[in-house]
Amino acid sequence: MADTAIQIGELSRRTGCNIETIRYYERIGLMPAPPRRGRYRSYGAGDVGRLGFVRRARELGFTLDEVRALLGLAAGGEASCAEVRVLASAHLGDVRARIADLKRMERVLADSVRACDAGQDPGCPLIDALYAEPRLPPTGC
Amino acid sequence: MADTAIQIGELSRRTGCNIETIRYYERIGLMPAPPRRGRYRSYGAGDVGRLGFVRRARELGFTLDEVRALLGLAAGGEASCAEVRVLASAHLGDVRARIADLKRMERVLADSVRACDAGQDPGCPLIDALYAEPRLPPTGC
DNA sequence: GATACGATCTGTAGCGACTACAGACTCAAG
DNA sequence: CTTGAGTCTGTAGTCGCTACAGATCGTATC
Repeated sequence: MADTAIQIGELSRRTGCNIETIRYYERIGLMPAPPRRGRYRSYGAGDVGRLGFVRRARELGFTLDEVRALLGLAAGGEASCAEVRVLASAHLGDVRARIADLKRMERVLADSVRACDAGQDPGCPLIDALYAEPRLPPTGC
Repeated sequence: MADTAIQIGELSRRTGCNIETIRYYERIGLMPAPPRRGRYRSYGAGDVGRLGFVRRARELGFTLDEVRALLGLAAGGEASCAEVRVLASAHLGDVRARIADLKRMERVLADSVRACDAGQDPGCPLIDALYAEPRLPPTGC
């Protein structure tokens, strides 16, 4: 309601989003090009909301394309909740897959570090593990 | 041993590493520039081993700089096992931090999708969550 | 010999999501 | 009038590849 026109620095402070990133979002069309006061970009409350939305979606790991889609659906009202659900649960699948990947890495790394600490191997356990063939045993033709 | 000279395609097949990626590793100095038979790169058993090492290290999430360091240490014998341990446990810390990040995302996403399925909200729970301020309550000056 | 095919060659540009400059300008305070 | 902070545009860098275009090579077949 009030004339809450702010500059890019203030928008950055309020959203925690880097100034360069804000301009980048404008360049790629994720944020609208705001009106100018002189040469300076002039933002309003709506921009603070939108950018906050983007930032929080990014924190949940959505790609910028997904964020773009979410922004579109957010404008669409209740009807789009089902579509949001589809997007979110697909992304949830991605996140879970990445967690599974990382846990596999974690296990191998933790094992190697533990073997290192035990210090019974002749060589370095991690280096040896990295040099070992994953499938073929060392013997055989 | 035998004259196991192979071309880049065969190296790619044996290591599961893309041809373009092999050339990229050469360009950035991660793999040595091999001798040529005519104009074609000619690799030996050592290259298969080294590239396999790189690939497995990458699968454990090490950055290329870390892989470079590991390769250096691998050549250094037993003395460097302690340094390998330092590298590996630092990286393990990174991996665990990333897992923690992703788990936080997972929780929020799963909650939102569940709230979506419950379908009691007037709006879309995920969209609402993304628009909500994380710290400030909606009331107050 | 011609010719077709597959593999390889070099060099460059693209991806995603920023980040980091350089060098110019605007605006308010001292 | 000068200084300093803020902002502007435009471009290039990051990481780890990946994807071309267009040339060349070696071998097999007709």
